[in-house]
Amino acid sequence: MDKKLVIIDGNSIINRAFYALPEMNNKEGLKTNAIYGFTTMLFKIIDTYKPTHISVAFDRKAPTFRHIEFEDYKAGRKKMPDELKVQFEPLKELLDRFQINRLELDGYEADDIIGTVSKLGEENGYKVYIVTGDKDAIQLASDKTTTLITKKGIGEVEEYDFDEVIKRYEMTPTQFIDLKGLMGDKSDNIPGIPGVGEKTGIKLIKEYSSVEGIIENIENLKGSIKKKVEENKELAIKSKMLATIVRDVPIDINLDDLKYGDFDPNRVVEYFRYLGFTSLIPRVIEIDDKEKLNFDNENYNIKKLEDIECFVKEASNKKEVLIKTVRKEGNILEKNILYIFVSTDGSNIYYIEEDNISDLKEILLSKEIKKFGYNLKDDYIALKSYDIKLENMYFDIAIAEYLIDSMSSTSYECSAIAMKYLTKKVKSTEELLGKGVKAKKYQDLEFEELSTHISQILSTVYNVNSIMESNLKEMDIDGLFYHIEMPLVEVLGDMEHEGIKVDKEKLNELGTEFKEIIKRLEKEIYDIAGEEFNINSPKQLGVILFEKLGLPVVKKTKTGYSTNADVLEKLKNQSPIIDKITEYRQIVKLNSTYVEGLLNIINPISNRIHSSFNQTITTTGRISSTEPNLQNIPVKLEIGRNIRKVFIADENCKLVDADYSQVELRVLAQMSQDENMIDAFKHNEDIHTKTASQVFDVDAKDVTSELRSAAKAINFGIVYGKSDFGLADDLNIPVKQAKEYIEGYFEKYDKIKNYMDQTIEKATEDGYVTTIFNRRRYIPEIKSSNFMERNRGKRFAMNAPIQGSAADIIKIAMVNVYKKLEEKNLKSKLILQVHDELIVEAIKEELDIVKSIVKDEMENAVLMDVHLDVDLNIGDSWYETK
DNA sequence: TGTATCACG
DNA sequence: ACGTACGTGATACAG
Repeated sequence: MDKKLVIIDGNSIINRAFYALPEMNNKEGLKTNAIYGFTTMLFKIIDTYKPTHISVAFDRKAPTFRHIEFEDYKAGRKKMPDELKVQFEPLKELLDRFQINRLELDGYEADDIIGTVSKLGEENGYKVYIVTGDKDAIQLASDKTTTLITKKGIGEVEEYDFDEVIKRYEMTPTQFIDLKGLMGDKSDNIPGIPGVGEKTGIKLIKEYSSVEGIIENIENLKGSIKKKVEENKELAIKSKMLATIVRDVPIDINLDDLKYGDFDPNRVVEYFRYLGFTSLIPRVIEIDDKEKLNFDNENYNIKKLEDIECFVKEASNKKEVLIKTVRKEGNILEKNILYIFVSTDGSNIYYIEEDNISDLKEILLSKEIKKFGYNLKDDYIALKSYDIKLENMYFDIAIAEYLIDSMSSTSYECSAIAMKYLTKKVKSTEELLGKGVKAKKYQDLEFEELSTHISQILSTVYNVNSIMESNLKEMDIDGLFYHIEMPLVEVLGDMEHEGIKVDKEKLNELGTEFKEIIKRLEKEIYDIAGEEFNINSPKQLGVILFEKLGLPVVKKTKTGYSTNADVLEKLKNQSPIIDKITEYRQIVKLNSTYVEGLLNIINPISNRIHSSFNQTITTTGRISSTEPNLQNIPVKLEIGRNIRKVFIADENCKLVDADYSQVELRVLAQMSQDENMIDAFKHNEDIHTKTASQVFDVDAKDVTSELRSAAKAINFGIVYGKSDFGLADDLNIPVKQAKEYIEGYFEKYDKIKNYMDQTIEKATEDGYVTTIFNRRRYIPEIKSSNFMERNRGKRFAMNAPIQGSAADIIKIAMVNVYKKLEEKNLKSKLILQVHDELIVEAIKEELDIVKSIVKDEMENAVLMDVHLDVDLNIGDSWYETK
């Protein structure tokens, strides 16, 4: 086999990669973008050139002979950013794990090592490739050596061998050195001959072939060029010397040591995991043994479930079953299951078709048999349409992964889980079904493909759950998982299935009303503007406001003028158009998002709205709601609040709305153990008034509403880690004064200050913060060398435990309310959660007991020094429950 | 598809 | 000196 040697300029490529790629972090906050870029580049080179030998050369910190010869060499270079500096050692570690040779030598640059190794390679019959971002290396090109220069970041390379250099530059590779001797190099601070640039340089070299040749023929030169050369010939010779890559560095190299390919992929994969490069894992396995990646079809077999009795017996004995339902696209209330796949061992996979679902009832309904799965809430809801309640949902790998590694914002797709834990390739939903408008549906797939995919999911569930369980225990979040998150699956499933009743006519009426207002405002705005335009387009609106009407530009966005509510607020006295636009925006929002949006999504079967509640989205532990989002229904402004009139209780029912009072501040008081704040809550004082009286040093009875709302802003600001600047902006006061307020606050609530400091310290040390139930949020930003990033990290650190603990608490309350309602055989249902608020649709006869259950379970969800306080409101519509 | 905007806790 | 409050989701526009 032909011997091929690739020599990489480590410094050059890592630099290119660093500037070409956006920021990346691993879980611990280590910057990884340059390492990632380098690695992908390395793979690309390996794929394209198939080298038998590889070496990576690095610069050393020590000054080189060039610095000694010429003190200004590379002077004025920008210092390497810390974000890049920290990536060198991990990269070297990675190369070592690849068993890729590394070379570096005091007193020489990577270039010189490359020159030396390439020469050695040529002499020993290798085809040599040099990989760098530095065009200087073109001087090393020859018929045996190809120089690959990165272009367009690091995505592509340009190939230069001897012929190519001649063709493109009409000079030999070595003449490149002479050219640089003449024209110098700004980036290395090589002077060259002042006044000689590329054009003159090339002309001279074409004629006299080298710097020395030019100097010898100095008499034949003319005019200013002659003068320049005469005056600077030493400089030219010195510059040429600086530009010449040394090819006989005193380094002991045995080319056999550069052999590539003999490495342990497991060690590389392990390090990829540490770096967070899960997507690169298949590349390594591919090099080693591609087969390993695929689920071996012989490892499982798929059969139609015939001997039900036998399977039921086995599941009952094991008390465990893996389950995954596959359903058609369609109304969530309809029966639309295509198949249910089940297994007890992860390898014998059985499926059952819709008609025979009831055969599985004994297993599904069993509270003894633990259900293991992936996105179990989907299975639960699918089965609900058949009036089958999936009992004992015990382990959902998506939820487990959400708790274990909430960093991987890349959702908790089974494909990612399989790759991370098992190094197995499972198709992602996108790979299976495609994306966009052309996406297939489950019912479109061949059974073969579908069943293979589902089997792989079940196999993954089977093989990862024990690893995950030990991770959960290690992190001390097994309690959170088994007692809060898993029981919540059923609660959310029920909420989704129940939905909330909507008064469609009322919604239409509101729509008509809004549309009339919009029409009127539109006309008035056009009148003032003097022309018609699209008010909804920030771009067009910007032109009208700031160019046509000449209003002052307050703020700019990436793309143009900012026209957001803050900006309009500042402009409102300057033109009557502003208030109209503000109002127009409001009504348009109400109409399109809430009226039209909700109308589109009312379920025709139930005439109710069935929002999805997602348990694995937020970084803090909150639940999120989609299609529609019922957690942002207007309430603050009266006009928007009207939307709540359409959310109504079913006949014979009332809505019971229970919300925690100041739950986040209570959590803060609890976590910080600040006596002052705990005391305020213990005595049921108005916390904002108390804060006002303390910070502004007035008697509680003298706290004006202005002072109270200032204190309220401070209280909330503290929870988010707000700065004096932000507070000043909010309260319209000087920054200095805001600063005094915050300082005053921390003086009065000194334990809170303590707590914040400690939390930040812990986050910096551990890389994460935790809630009272040990829910973890990783904060890589806190180690950033970028001031702004780091400060953001600090704010996350301060906020996440508070928001997250509040989320933990209401989740517990939900589970307990649900259990109580079930226990007492009540028909009233929990139907909504809005972060600190629960809504139960209560049967009128059950109203009193429901009220007491909700209040009780919410207030006693967690025992704290600071008691939790719940406000209850009853109404026929959500609007009335205020 | 990304950006701007705005609704909620 | 930096730039400035946490967490979400839906809609409309524009390239």
